[in-house]
Amino acid sequence: MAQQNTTAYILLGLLSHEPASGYDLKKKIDLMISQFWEVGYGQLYPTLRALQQQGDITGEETPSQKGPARTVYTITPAGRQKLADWLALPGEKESVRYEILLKLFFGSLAGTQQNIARIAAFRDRQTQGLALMEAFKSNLGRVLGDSPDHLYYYLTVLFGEQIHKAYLTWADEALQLLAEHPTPDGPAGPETETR
Amino acid sequence: MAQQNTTAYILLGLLSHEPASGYDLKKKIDLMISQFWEVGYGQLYPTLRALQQQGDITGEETPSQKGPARTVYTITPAGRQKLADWLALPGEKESVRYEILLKLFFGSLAGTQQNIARIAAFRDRQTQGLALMEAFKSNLGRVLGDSPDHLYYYLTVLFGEQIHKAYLTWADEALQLLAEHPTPDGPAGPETETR
DNA sequence: ACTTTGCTATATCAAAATGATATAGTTATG
DNA sequence: CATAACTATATCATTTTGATATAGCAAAGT
Repeated sequence: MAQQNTTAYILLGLLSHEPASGYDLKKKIDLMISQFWEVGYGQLYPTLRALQQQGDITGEETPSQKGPARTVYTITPAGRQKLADWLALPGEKESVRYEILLKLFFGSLAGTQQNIARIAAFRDRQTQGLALMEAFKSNLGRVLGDSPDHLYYYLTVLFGEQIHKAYLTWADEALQLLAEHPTPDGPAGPETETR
Repeated sequence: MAQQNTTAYILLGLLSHEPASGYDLKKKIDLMISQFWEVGYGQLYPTLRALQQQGDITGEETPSQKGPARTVYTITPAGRQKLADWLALPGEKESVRYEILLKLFFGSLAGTQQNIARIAAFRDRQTQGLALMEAFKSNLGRVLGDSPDHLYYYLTVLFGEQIHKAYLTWADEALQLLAEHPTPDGPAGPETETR
């Protein structure tokens, strides 16, 4: 009945490197992890509190240097053990949610032009995403030898690179197919399509 | 403050083709849609009730032919309008959650062998996934001309095909990298604290 | 000098999604 | 004739999402 709370392990993992505040953790997640697992404040702060109650992390309030008080969290040996246990478990799950495919699935209700525009917009979005991945890759590639961590970060970036390439390959393929197979069309309105 | 309830549009979309029971809808979703958007019973039945209350669908209880009573839902004109409005909206969101990348991100805590095993297992899983996609593709390819719908179903299958190919490309790339760059390692032993 | 914007930092909350489990009748399978 | 599998619906705690509220402080604009 109980669930995973994967967020907890992300926080433990990041805190295993160095102590950090909730705000710090959120920034790190947004920068490096959000590509394959997003965490919002609404999940982050409650999870920090739960981890503290369970004795996996300790929090120390430090007087603010800039802005309001910050609580810096440190992982405990118990927290490290919990993290190691999770890492040792096999059987990861991947789950995806693509709203665009949902709309395309019901695409015959919309009309070819709308679907083409949708896919073109997707392609543009993912082109930017790929550029970001390539930038990460090039930056990380230069420091691969510095730390064992970098190799593993690199692997996740390579994943993002392949996925984004697949997005673009698909988008081109899909656009071509729609161009070749124009459906009768006529979404809803009395629009007389100039064809 | 209110959110999307994308599930509602999936149900409206499926019901726009033909009336169906909750159980029917779940089966259809599992077969064709779950590849890019999963829906559980815990989401499905409450959403059906909400849609009925809002007048977007009507439910008719029919005496059971096999098993317990089934309620067959039919979409209303209001429901069709709501579906059309949603389809006309631009700006879809894609979100992914890859637990394996999370574990790899903290991979230096685990040790090379464990990570290699993880990726190999992932590759095996996705090899099966790709085979499924190819089967769908070949089946759908034969009936592409039958209905405009099939073309759009086909597009979603092509997406799955590209994604799964990307998974395999990445897995091979990652396994090679880990073989080339063996990290010092020390999977389970009492961590040699260097601090 | 004052206002607005922007950043640090934490927090809350309704709505949505997850995942597991419960129930119960019906139809195949061994 | 038991039991396994399928049809059908339902519940619920936990987790996740996404938006918004709050304040203090610093820098930029007017």
